[in-house]
Amino acid sequence: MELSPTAYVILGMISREPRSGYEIKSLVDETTRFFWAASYGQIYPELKRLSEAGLVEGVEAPRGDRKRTLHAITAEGERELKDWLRRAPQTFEMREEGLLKLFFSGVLPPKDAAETLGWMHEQRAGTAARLRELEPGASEKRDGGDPFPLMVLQAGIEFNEWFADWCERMEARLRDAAATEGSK
Amino acid sequence: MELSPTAYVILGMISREPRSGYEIKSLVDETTRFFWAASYGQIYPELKRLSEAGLVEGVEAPRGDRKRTLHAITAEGERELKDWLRRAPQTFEMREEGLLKLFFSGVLPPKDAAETLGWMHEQRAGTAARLRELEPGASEKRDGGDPFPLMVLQAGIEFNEWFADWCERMEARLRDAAATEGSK
DNA sequence: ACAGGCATGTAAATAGTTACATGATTCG
DNA sequence: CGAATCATGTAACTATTTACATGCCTGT
Repeated sequence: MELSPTAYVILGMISREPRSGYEIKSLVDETTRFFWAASYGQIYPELKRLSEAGLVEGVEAPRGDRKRTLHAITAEGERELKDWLRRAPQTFEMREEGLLKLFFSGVLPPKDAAETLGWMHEQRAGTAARLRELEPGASEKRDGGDPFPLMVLQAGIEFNEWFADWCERMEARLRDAAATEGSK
Repeated sequence: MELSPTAYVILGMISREPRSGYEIKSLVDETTRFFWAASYGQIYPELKRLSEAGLVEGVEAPRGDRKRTLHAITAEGERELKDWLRRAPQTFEMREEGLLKLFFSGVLPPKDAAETLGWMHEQRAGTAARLRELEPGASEKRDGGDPFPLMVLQAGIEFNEWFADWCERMEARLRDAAATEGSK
């Protein structure tokens, strides 16, 4: 069966323990957000569909008077998840407004391109720093258990550090070019 | 003014010379595709909107009997493009199904995760190779002219090479873990 | 008492892909 | 002559974001 990508995110997130929609959203924001996001507007309707398809089962688990539904994966849901995991990945997309601006920067003075690179650098260095703070938590959980969330987190850190570094190198290149130009 | 992201891709693509919708699409596919894509379903309607807004002007330029409209940027369109270029980039998104699968790979035997990494590696190495083939063309155009398309292409190459390398290192890590496990 | 987090959901808008329809021109 | 490429567009669908509405619970 071919489900929507968000469906698999949900199945994955509840594969170890049942969770509420709210919890799924928080987890996504803490973990897969940087390479696969999901909003409430996707999660709740998708949970309903998965429930109707029998891949997920709702369990009422109120906290006090507040209603709360934990969503558990069914045997069939687990089969779907595993089937998907074993198929080759299809989607590799990136939308990077910074690179797009840089691409067209020839229509402006080089100084403006340098500023774009500065913004990109700041953004990527900041993201890398924030992800690095999550590393100790992910390392703990890994021990004896699942090594993959940590592995993926490290990919995120490395990627953002590589990108920040690339921006710095390109800024330097623009500075050098400007200096050469100036000394002619 | 706040235009759709695709609008800026179009304005950028026609900023140096007028182009047909078909040409814009081909250019996008050859250049910005890996960090900002666009389909006909976006390009033609957007051209109409930009035309109505006075940022783009259509010029009839038939080839033989075949109708053809070249779209030229207007003075106002150029102002919009430059304004946008000078604002800080907002959008940084990635959708990487491979990393998503890897993230959930704890529910399967490690061998399956290694296979996912293998696919990811193949895909990224292939993309890097294809981009590297475009480098000579981009280098030529740069001389005396616009250095930014080449710069961005090199970012694409470096990124895909970094990613391919990361996949290899993680595959090795899984192999080592399996060996340690086996020798206990 | 109030802020912040927990919890569920929907409506509207925007974005984007895919598939289709149509037809001319060019190159081998 | 047939295939590939040039060229324009639309319809239907899928995906996704944003904003809103509602209200309980916990800690200060």
